[in-house]
Parts: sequence; structure tokens; C-alpha cells
Amino acid sequence: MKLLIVEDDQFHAGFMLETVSKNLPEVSEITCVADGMKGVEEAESGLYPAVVLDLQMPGRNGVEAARAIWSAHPDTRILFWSNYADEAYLRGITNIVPETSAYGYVLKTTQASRLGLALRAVLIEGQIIVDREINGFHQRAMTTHTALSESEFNVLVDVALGLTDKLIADRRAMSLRSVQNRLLSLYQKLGVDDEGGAFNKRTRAINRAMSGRMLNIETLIAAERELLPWLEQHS
Amino acid sequence: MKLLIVEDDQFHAGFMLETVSKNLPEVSEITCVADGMKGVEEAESGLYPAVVLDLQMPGRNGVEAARAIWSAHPDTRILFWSNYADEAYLRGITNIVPETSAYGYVLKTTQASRLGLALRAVLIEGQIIVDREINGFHQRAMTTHTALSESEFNVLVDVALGLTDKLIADRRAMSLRSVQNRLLSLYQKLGVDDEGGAFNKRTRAINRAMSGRMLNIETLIAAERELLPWLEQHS
DNA sequence: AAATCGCTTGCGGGTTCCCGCACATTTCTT
DNA sequence: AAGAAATGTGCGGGAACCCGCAAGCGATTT
Repeated sequence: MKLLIVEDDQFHAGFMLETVSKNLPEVSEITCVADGMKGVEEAESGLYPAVVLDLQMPGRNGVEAARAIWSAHPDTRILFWSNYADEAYLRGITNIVPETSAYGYVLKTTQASRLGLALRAVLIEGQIIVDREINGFHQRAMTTHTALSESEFNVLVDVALGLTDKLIADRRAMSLRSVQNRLLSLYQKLGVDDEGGAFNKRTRAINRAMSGRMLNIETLIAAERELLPWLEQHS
Repeated sequence: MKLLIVEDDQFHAGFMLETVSKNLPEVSEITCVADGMKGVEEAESGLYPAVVLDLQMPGRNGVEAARAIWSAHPDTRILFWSNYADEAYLRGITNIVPETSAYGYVLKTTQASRLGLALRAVLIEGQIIVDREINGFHQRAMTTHTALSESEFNVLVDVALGLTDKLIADRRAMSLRSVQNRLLSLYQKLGVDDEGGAFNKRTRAINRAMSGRMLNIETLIAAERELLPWLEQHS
């Protein structure tokens, strides 16, 4: 069984290599590349049933790379690992994972034994595993009425990209008032309404979302790459 | 000579430990801690003439830690090292470095030999060294009329915190119109004016600044910690 | 000494945003 | 099948923002 590791930090790559060779004897061959583009190119060959993917990478981030890989080979099993428990990543992943496949999401701070378990469970057994830290985070958000719905999250991304209400309405195919309604609920859920009238709600919401790790720069940069073509064609 | 290493990633800490022991025979004792708070506590003893500081850390980030260390022991020589060439970090550092001391800023991606040189130059020789990648970046910004002045940067931070124009005026002790003037030049320098009228300039400026690595979440979280007390006392 | 440059401030008006009120539609629950 | 919850749309007004015009001030340049 062949395994592909995509990881730009050499020390982390080394550690992963070591952990894999200790825990997964059924892996016969390991390829290691250092950025998302190369990872996608390499995976296009279709030779890799299993991939380990870092989420923070220059060029193309982990979620984008995964989408490319899965669109060519939907059965690929992918283990994501990341420095941060960002809700934005989990949201991005759950949106693109095919029905037929398996994935996992573990933090780089988890100890080697748990990483070994996750590697086996996801890449060999085909299960779905999300680290407690990330999932708890997500669950807590889901229960306390602060979970962002799909449309709310979309509007949040567009606002953070710097779009105007009207342009968001065009892009997401809704009316101006609807966009503003989504914004109202965003302000509630992000706690901007409870902070007194001192703030500019729009920018404060972006700040809260980023501080609360529901949004990150990588996600925004990726979203911008999708926005630009639409913008040109639209004007 | 005693050395303090503050680094939350165990692999990077290990690599640093190894590089130091290979390149700096005059270091007799090395202490390693994993977060900013502990680093500051440890450094308060005054036993460390030299410190290596990671910039991305949970709790208190590298720039804040450095400020605390330098305010107690201004002669401490500090080598910062970081994953990213963020202008915000360099700006934060140059604002707080004492006249009497030395510092360095190197990227984690630089090869061991250059890291060894920087370690010796800063911690032993007391020179000031900034990696080419970071400095070039900074220099380029300085020459192409896109450098942000001190007051512009302050306003940028406040805008990104979600403050309203009026509140920024109060906080920075200027008139409303002055704040808006700083915003105008920010829009120019961040290239928001050249993008056509489709954007909300205020949020777009935040986006450009973060994408362009002139601002990052760590800096904003630190700025927020300074803002909150002022906000309470002011209302 | 004159000129230039950067920062500051006031005024006024056009634009966008924020959001209460009211109502239609869709989706999920029970 | 009835009710609840989420989402979509229009109208209108008050607030905040964006910014041209005009004028003053301190520092550096020539």
C-alpha cells in the first residue's frame, strides 16, 4: 500500500514518517512532498489510496488540495493534521468529503500514540475520526445556538472578503434585505450585539469570527481565488 | 552563559536545542519552556542574558513576552524566530526594542547554517540581524510609497478590532476627520482604491492588510487585550 | 525666508449600512 | 396535517461612513 504525505514543515514531516513506519506495517512505500500543488499532481496518478495532508501550506491549502484529490479519486482516504482547531477547516472538509470515502482531522499537538490510532482507523479501516478538541469545540458551538448556518457562513466569508451588501446579494443570488437579515443573525451569534453600541458591527463581526477561529486567513485567501473570476465575468 | 528557549512546538524546540549546542559552545546551560507566560516568569530571574523566542504561541505571543522581558531586563538579547515573515511582528519588535540591546528575526524555514550564524551574531556578538526575506519585504514596502506610518498602522489596528471612527478618534486623541484622513491614505496604500467601486472599503482594507501579512490575528488579539481596560475605564 | 510635505481639523453632502415592521415561502417537527 | 422555525423580500428612516473643499500648523528642504 502506497502512502502520500503532504507537509511543508520538515520536522513534522519527519515525525509523521517515523510514526507511520512504526504503526502501519502495511504501508510499503511512502512519498513525501512539501506543498499542496505538488501533492495534487502526485495524487493525480491514482496510486495513493491514502494521503496525509497538512492544512496550513503555502500556495494551495489543505482543503483545496483535498477537493482536487477527491474530485479525481473520490475513494482516497485522507488524514488532515493541523496546528489549529479551526472551525473553518472542519466546515470546509465536511462540505467536500465524498460519501464513499473516509477522513480524519487530528491536531499536531496530539501525542504519538493517538496519532498512530488515527492513522490506522482512517487510512486502513476507513473510519471517520475527529480529534476531541476540535469536535468538542464544534459540538459546543452547535448546542449553544451560536452555530453558523451554511448561508450565514457564506455571507460571513463575503463580508470578510470586503464585499458590499449589494454585491453579496448578487453573488449568492438573494435580495439585499436577505443579506442584511443574515448579517443580523451573524451579529447575534457572534456576540456583537451584546458588546454595547461602541463598535462597528460589520468589522467587529469579522474580528470576532477570526479571534474565535471560525474563520482564518487561509480560508479567506482561498475564497478570494474563487471570487475573482466571478467578479470579472460579472462586471 | 545561560540561555532560555521559549517555543511551543516540541520538534522545533528540539531542533533549536541541537543547533545551539552545535554552534554555541559558550552556552553552558539551556532552559526550555513551552509558552510565553512561563518564558516571562523564567526570564524575570534575570539569569538569562540571551533568549530565543517563538512568535506564534498560545496565551501571550512573542512580542508581548519580549516587551515584558525587556522592561525588566533591557540588556537581554533576544532572537525571534517565526513561521511567517509578517510585517506586523517586525513593526511590533522595532517599536519595543531598547537602545541598549540586540535582537534578531529569522524564519523557521532558514537552513541550519544561517540559523547558527544568526544565533552567534545576536546572542554572543550583540548585533542586529533580520532575515533577508523579512527585511526585503519591509524595504520594498518602504520604497514603493506603500509603507504605513505609525498613525496609519494604529488606525488600521483599531479598525480591524471593530472600532467605530468616533471611538478611534477618542482612543488615539484625534478628531473624527483626522481618523478618516488616515483611513483615506490607508485605502490608497492598501490598494483598495484601485479595485473599482465594488467593495466596502473598510472591510476590504482589513482583508488586504491581513492577506498582505501586514496584520495578523495574534497582533489583533494582543491589541484587544490592551483595548478592553481602556474601553471600561472610558465608558 | 520661501517652499514643500505630512498631519490635523471643520463643514457639508452623497452613499452605504443597520434594522424595526410586515408578510410570503420553505423546511422541519410532532 | 398543523405548527414551528428558518429563510426570503419590500419599505423606510436614522446612523455611520466616505470624501471633496478649505485652511491651519510644525518640520524639513532648498
